[in-house]
Amino acid sequence: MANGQENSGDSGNTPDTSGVPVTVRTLADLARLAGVSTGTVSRALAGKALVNTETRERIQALAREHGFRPNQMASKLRSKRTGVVGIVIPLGHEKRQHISDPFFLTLLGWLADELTESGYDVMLSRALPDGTSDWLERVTGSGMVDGVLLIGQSDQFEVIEAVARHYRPLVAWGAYSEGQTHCAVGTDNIEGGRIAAEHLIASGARKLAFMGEIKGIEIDERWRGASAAAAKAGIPIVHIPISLASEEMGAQIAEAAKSADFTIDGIVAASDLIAMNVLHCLHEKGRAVPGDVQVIGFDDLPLASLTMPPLTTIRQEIGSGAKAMVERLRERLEGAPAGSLKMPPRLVVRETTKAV
Amino acid sequence: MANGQENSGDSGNTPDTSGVPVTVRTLADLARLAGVSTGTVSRALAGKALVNTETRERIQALAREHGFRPNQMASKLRSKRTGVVGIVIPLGHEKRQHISDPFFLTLLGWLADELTESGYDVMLSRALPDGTSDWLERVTGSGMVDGVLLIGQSDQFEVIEAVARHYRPLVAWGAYSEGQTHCAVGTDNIEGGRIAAEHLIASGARKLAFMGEIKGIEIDERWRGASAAAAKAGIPIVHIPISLASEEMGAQIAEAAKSADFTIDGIVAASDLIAMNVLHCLHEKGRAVPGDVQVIGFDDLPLASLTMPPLTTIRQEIGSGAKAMVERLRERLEGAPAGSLKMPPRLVVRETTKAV
DNA sequence: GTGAAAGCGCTAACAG
DNA sequence: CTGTTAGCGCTTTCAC
Repeated sequence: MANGQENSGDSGNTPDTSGVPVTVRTLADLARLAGVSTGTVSRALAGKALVNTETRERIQALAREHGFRPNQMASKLRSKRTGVVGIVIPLGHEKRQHISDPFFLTLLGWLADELTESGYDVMLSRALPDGTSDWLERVTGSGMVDGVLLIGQSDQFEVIEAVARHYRPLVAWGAYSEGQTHCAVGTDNIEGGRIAAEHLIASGARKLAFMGEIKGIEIDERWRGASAAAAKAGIPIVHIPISLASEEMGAQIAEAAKSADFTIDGIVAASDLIAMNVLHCLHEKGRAVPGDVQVIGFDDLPLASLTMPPLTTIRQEIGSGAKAMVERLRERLEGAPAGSLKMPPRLVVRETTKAV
Repeated sequence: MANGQENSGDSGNTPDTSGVPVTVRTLADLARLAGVSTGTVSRALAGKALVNTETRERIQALAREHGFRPNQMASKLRSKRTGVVGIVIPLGHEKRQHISDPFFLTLLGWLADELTESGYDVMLSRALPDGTSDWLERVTGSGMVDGVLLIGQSDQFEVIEAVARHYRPLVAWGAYSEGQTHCAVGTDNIEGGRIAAEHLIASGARKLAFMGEIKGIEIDERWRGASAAAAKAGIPIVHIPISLASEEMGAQIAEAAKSADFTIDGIVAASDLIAMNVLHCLHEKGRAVPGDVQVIGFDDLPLASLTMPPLTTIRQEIGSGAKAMVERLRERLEGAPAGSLKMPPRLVVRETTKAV
């Protein structure tokens, strides 16, 4: 083209250093350049077979040459398919409203990988539940995502249920109970709590403590499993609703032990993170692990094997959990009624508990 | 009305509680229901002042009642402002192409928080650099995001430079060197490496090792800082390009020590994660820390204070780093030429190094 | 095979 | 203050 600048509509502003001065920003621009219609360009770029091979290649070459990329917003709007999955982290009962839980972060990593692999983009939302279901519906109803993955249920079980009643492509990480509407993938936490307590008892613990905040369903289930096991064995167990501000943890342990009027010799931590803090406190107080006190965690994060001593814990399969969540979401996106999944927890014995 | 799905009864006056199932999915639906035009509805929902207060409230009530939310795709397309920031994690030189690095995950958490606070949505992309700049331009050129935040530069410095040349709203976490085009926020890694090695030397170490893969710029800088400090003190230092597969780490340490023909008594780990692995290996081999070998990490993740012994490390300010990145991105979105930021590292002495 | 035309659902002038 | 009128940039019939 001899004169260059004319460009009906909206050509941009940056003169291109590679020679050709037209900025190609739309299908129409490219169509004009190729001497075809926008329809053809659209088809060519989409790799549709109905386009003459030669034309298609010419157009694709032209697009590459000008670094042209179709506007996704327009494309998604028109085709009514976003190719985006929303991942939302409900920060419900969390005291400090900040994404920091290493388990959730790890799950997020796996989910993002899994979704990318499946060709989806990921839209991340941190949600501060506010008493309404708005935090969730803001994303399900935005038209921005094809489906939603929830990292945890926090204390928002009812809200999630309500939304799931009319919004199918929704899968949550977390607890599943009989009759629940929403699709959940998670570990059998009651069983996990039970196994943890039983292991402690089997290896000699006689006075247990469960450490962790039980406002979230999952942790509460772990507590129930652990206390049931303790009750069955006739062993006392006390619940310590620990805050993650680790400075206070030592005091909390001490006080709990005092108020319960006995010395704890076995601790079920609600997560590996809590367990690590416990280990740290115990060390500071000069209590030997597992000699004086045995400790068991929950999650089996990669870090669990690096603590000193290496942490005995209840393993959750994060990787396969993420895979299962994405699989179910995809089925639901295709209209299938994918159900929930409760995965078995697994005891991983390391060195914070005594050999039996 | 010829068609449509209006139900029997109620087409008029009382805002119904009777559960009329008219699905209101578009502005037009709502407009019809409210007896106004789509324009007015749009303005009312946007809270624009130019609408009669009474009308606005009526419309908003109606919207709430029907759970209506404007389609974001359409809105964003029309207004040419997405309100979305892309966060991309380049998985360049990483052996296992999976988002798992706890430092990056932590930074991601902070960034997501910061952006949410600023009213932005977050689009997360994992990118596997492929020799071209496609991995980055796919997101900068998608029309899906207003700007992009990069979590690390991996070994893609040149690619990022090239894109930054014509795409302004881009901020990366990582290294900054004189004359660099792209905006980077990060720690002074050379200085950090230097401080780490100096601290080890000051507290008595005489034979150093630096552990970590140096294909990424940041780690390479840490290595350069450490080795410069060692050279200046006349202390030998060997580089061990460690893989994170922790099983091999013990062997790697041993072999490096052997091939260097001396026994290492001071280790600069390229990250806290590596340091934790090192601590673990050392313990298995029965070497005392800091008695036989001193260790210093890098990052000061929350976990660093929980290791046994608690880890001496070089602190990076992740929280303020995230804040700085978002601030700069915002300035750039407004056309300001926000520059890079190199933050000072800080030595945090705990118990894996000897008291001086 | 390709062009023309009709919107996806919304916002933003521009009138009134 | 509110209705009308154009599109945002793309996909997708429907003809030719």
